[in-house]
Amino acid sequence: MTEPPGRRERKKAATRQKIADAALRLFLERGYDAVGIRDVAAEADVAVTTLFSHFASKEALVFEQDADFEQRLTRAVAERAPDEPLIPLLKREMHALVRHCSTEGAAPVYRMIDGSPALRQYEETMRLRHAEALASAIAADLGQAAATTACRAIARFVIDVHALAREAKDPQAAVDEIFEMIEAAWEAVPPPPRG
Amino acid sequence: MTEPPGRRERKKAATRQKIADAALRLFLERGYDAVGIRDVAAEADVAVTTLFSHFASKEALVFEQDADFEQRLTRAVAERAPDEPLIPLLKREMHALVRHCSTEGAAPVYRMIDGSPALRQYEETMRLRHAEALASAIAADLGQAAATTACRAIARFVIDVHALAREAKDPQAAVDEIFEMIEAAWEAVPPPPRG
DNA sequence: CAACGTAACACTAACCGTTAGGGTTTTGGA
DNA sequence: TCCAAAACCCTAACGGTTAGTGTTACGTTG
Repeated sequence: MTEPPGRRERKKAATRQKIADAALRLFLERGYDAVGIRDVAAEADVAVTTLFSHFASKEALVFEQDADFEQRLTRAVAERAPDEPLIPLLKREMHALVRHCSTEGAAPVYRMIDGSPALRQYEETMRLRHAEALASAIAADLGQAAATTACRAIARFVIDVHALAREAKDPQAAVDEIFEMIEAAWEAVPPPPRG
Repeated sequence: MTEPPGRRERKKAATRQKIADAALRLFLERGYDAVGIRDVAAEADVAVTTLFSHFASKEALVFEQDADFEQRLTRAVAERAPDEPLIPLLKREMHALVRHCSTEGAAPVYRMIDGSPALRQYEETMRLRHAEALASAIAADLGQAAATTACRAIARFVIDVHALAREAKDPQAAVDEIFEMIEAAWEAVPPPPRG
């Protein structure tokens, strides 16, 4: 008793996890393209419609946790201390993100993603959404009502770092290198960026 | 002149054009989602399999001409005069590209694209390919064997301009603004960018 | 110029992701 | 206790895409 989440929500979360686990297992075992939605549903012992009530698409099964990891960026901006400069903060978060991708058991997953055009496409679309969210967060941080072109540009550049760094020989060094460029770009914004 | 290709190739090109025309007509008439591949094939009076031998996907029908317009960027870099600075050249090409999208009868098409998630996603993926090609062209232009991280970053930033400018109130001004940032980023690249 | 190889196209039938429609069980609360 | 909603199941279909198998028209070569 006294469980903040009720039994219903726990069961729902369990079902979702069961599906995600089954999917990842099958994908890594036989390859993403060789596994059908019906296979995943059968392995998780749920109906296909149930699967799609938890995940919006086949690709979403792969990016289960990754999604909220990139939300860290926008949250970090929203909650930043007033004396913390914006760009170094973003750089620090991006370092953490890239490190998370390189280490852990994440390697096979990213090899799978790189091997499937559908997954690459989905990943990029997801990043676009994150870039928009980040642009709004930056704009709000600067006291702007809506994201200006400069904000949106910087947000895109920052999000691009993830993809660029992942494909570099030394990802961490790549993050530093690209942020040198971003810092310069940010300081070149015509209207004063630090109002 | 310009008729070295035999009858067979002309017929093939005609078929391709017939399909593209039929598709665009139906899409603008009834909306992209409301028109099926089978409708397009019927309207063009070809088999569905024939349609897919000319176009890789339903989305590709929409971006028929747009694809090679962005190729202009890489070609401009490859053929640039030795005294022409790189970034202003890219800026000029980007201006032309954005102008082309704003004017002409392109407005309804872009409204259609903005209205369909599938088309937006396809467009972004197409841009990624262009960014890779542009990165290679820039690297070659600098005498590098393969595209470095800085080259790939600049290429992405440049390609991003298209999407950012299209959604700005004043697209041409947005191009100028973002290129201010890109110029600064380019000059901040650690190893000397201009040999 | 006659015959052959092949490129372009057609037809059918299916695969696969995704959704609609309609029903059953489980859960939380009145 | 009983109800409304949530979560789930099943079936059937839709729409993009592809495989398999022919058929026709072109270009080439003996």
